[in-house]
Amino acid sequence: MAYKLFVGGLPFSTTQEELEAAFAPFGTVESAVVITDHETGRSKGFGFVEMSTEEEGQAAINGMNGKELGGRTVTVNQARPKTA
DNA sequence: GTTGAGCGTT
Repeated sequence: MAYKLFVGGLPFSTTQEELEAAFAPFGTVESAVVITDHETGRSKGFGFVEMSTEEEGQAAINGMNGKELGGRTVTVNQARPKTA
C-alpha cells in the first residue's frame, strides 16, 4: 500500500508532472495528480501525491511541507481518505 | 490576462 499526500498551496500553473518531479527525490512517486477545474481546465491549486512507502511519504512531508514549489509555499500532509 | 483555503478522479 502506498502513502498518499495532500499537496496544497501550489501555483496555478503547476502540473502533475512537476509534482512528480518535485517529490521524486524523496522516494518513489507512484502517482501524482493536480486537481483541475472541469469547466476551465485550470488548476485548483492543490493535488495529491502517492509515495511508494509510508517512510518515503513522511520524508516527502518533511522535505516539502512549508517549502517552496514553483515559487510558492506549499502545504504537504497525509491525505484524508476519499471514501470512508 | 483574475484567485489562494483546502482534501480528487475513475
